[in-house]
Amino acid sequence: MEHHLISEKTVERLILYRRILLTIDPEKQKNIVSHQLALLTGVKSPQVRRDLMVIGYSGSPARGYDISSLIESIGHFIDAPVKQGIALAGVGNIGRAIIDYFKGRRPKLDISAIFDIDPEKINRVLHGCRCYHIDQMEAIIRAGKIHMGIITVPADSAQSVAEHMIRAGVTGILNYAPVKLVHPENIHVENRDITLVIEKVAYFSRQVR
Amino acid sequence: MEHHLISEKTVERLILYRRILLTIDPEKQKNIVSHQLALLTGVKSPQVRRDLMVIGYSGSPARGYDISSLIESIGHFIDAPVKQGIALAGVGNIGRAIIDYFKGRRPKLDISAIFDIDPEKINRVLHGCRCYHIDQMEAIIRAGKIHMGIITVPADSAQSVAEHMIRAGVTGILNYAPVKLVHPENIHVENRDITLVIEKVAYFSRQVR
DNA sequence: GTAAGTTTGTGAAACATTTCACAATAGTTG
DNA sequence: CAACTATTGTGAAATGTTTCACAAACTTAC
Repeated sequence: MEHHLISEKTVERLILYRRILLTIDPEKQKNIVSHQLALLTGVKSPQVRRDLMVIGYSGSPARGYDISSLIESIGHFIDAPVKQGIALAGVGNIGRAIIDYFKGRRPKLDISAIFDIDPEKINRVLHGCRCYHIDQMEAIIRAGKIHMGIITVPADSAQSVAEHMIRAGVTGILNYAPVKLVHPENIHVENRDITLVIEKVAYFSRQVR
Repeated sequence: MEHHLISEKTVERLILYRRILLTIDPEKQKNIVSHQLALLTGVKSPQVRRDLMVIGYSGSPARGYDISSLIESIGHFIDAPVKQGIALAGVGNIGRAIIDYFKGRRPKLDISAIFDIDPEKINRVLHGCRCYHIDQMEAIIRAGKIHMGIITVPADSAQSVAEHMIRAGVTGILNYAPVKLVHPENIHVENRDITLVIEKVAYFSRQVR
């Protein structure tokens, strides 16, 4: 399998498709047609068919897609072959919320190391994760062969944390700090600035009326 | 001003431009050229110029844009004319994190009412917001002329909460619950599923190497 | 006051993504 | 087993977004 030119949007939708498919009771329904999956996920049906085409999954005319094998095919494409560790830096409100929320949701992904600078937190187990001082981060990420990091530290330390992560081998960063991280272009950075998205929705809530 | 056809991406970038501009010390620097703003925000300079063109802001050749008037112009475009209230439903980890994080960040936006079903929380002031029972939500949203809602309740109640919000007059929803909300198409819904974005970044962290 | 050096604003090109529309195909019915 | 129905897979069209490239315009320096 030599995929590479798959767009971010397609990846997002594939993840969404799987999430919806997993909520369907396999006793009750074995197959699904593109139109129904489209309805459940809020996309158009040709889009669904195209996305599945991209991962080389084929359905059957007049019967649609086999749910369980489709889930498996998406997993083949999206999931790590072995369990993948994630490092999280910044055990404040947002960090804690993410740790708590994510714990156990995806079998192949695990927030396996968390970091902070608060002596109160260090060496304690918080929400099921042992918290280390951020000075140890590079070593621990390297030792754990971790390739993804989540940044939930304050804005002024985000860049430095990102640089440490990247130096230690991280290639994908999910950034909640309200700063534009500068980084090599082969590093995937996803920004989830909360203030920004609130402003955006506030704007559009006034446009529609 | 009769803008309407302005894309989501452009709105996001305008908000980003403003945030970056606000971090510049007005004593030190009065003007900025598209190239520099582009560098600070991680977009290309023609994109910056196009975005500013969309809101009808003009710079000066050879000197670029006047920072303070640009901030003001973006504000004209993006901000509510008067302070806009926001309702938040679901005072769990994520809800609390958002309330705490957002408090006081934007002068024209305020999380003015929060809702839950836990008797422990109701009628108490949490993070500076009075918490009400979700049964009162519709009345309070209506009375407060609130048009934006944030949903941080568990997946199984998200749809029902959304419907109540919409019935009460909400036209923009920021949804953190891992479900596709069904809604009239004139309602702006922004999904911020945490599990989904973690899976996405994990995927791309493995593609780049 | 004019020539040189930047930068803006924007039409047009390039690129990306979505949607259409329909041939091919599998299932179902009488 | 043939006719009918419904669905997939996918070229091609449509739409949306970004980038190029350059004329027009302002500033500065001499």
